[in-house]
Amino acid sequence: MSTLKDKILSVATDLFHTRGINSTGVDTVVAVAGTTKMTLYKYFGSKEELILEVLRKGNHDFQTWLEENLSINSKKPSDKIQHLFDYIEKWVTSPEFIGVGFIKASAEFPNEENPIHQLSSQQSREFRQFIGKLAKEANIKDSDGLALQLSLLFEGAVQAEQMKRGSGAIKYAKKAAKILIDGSIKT
Amino acid sequence: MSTLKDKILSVATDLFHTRGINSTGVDTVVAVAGTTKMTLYKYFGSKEELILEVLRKGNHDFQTWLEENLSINSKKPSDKIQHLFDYIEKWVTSPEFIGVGFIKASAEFPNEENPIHQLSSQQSREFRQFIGKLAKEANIKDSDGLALQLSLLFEGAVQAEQMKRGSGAIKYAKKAAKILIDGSIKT
DNA sequence: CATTAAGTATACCGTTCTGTATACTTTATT
DNA sequence: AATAAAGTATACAGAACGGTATACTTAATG
Repeated sequence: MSTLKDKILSVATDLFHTRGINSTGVDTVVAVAGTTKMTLYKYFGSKEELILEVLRKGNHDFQTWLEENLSINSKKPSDKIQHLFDYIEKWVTSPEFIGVGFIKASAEFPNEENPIHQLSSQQSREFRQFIGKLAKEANIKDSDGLALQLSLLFEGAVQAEQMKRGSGAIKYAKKAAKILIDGSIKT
Repeated sequence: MSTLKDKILSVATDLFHTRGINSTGVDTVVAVAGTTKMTLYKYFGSKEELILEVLRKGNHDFQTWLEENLSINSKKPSDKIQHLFDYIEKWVTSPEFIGVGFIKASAEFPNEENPIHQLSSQQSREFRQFIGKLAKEANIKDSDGLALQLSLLFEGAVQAEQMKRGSGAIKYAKKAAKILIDGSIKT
């Protein structure tokens, strides 16, 4: 089991978030990871492939963590969507939080034909659909509309947190989410 | 009146938004603007200075446009905050819309010590304060809290629109804003 | 012991990047 | 006509970039 590939992946994740993707060269990645470019290009054919892998892993890790927590601590379907922002807050305010990959990547690669942009866009869409599924299971009327609104609050709060750590934006996003959810539930 | 400086500024604004800031070289800027690097560096001492000017002008233009429209068409103070998202929608859905500078710039320059990041962060804060002023004049209790929530919807919607044009996110952001505003007004 | 795979070390290629130096042209002003 | 300002054209320096080639070392496996 190659732990070196994982090391490169985690170092790249950190550097991309703290310095920016385009501003981080592969030389820097291998230097911090304590390896060489030859090894990096053995595991990842190109820098673009490395970026895509970082996005895939980051998104998968978050989704897995979120769904596990929701399944464990929420019995009824309507509880899940009510507790959604509790876990989002927990995640955003944790010390390890460094941002959301697809939000930053889509800003650095605005061209809609770019594979990195396309993956970012897809991940954003999938997250919105996940919220939509929660809303539907909770018998909410316009579940897609509410999902979109909640995703806007989520992305806005993450954006605010990326701009200034400890902004407290997520706390107010949570309050807004509760108002929107409660307003959608009544018949 | 040097129209050439303005030309460089508007070309840079367009390219930075459509191709990304770090991905756009000064050679590309001067080529599209139909001038030379010597001229660019005469007006803007460095690429960083050019980026800062692009951010300043973009923010100033939007703020001016927004405040003018709000002043003209809204008599009562409480009308202004109610109509805020009408103008935001008008602006976001206009064909000339290419994104919000400070959102993209803060993603490309995540380091909080970076001057570009600092200006972005400041502009975001100022916009939130502007909404807060509108809310306060409309006699809303937790005006700062509402302002933060509305700014999250704004940034989230812009983010969504940047990721996929014509997403319709702003329509639902507007609905959510109305709910949050109306909920804050009572009492 | 021989082979194979994984990783290292290092040098290098071609390109692109920001920024500058130098010399020439145009235009308006006095 | 002389001068100064604004802009052009072009070449180049120096660094950083993504990516590759070659040769060496280490460790596990048969």
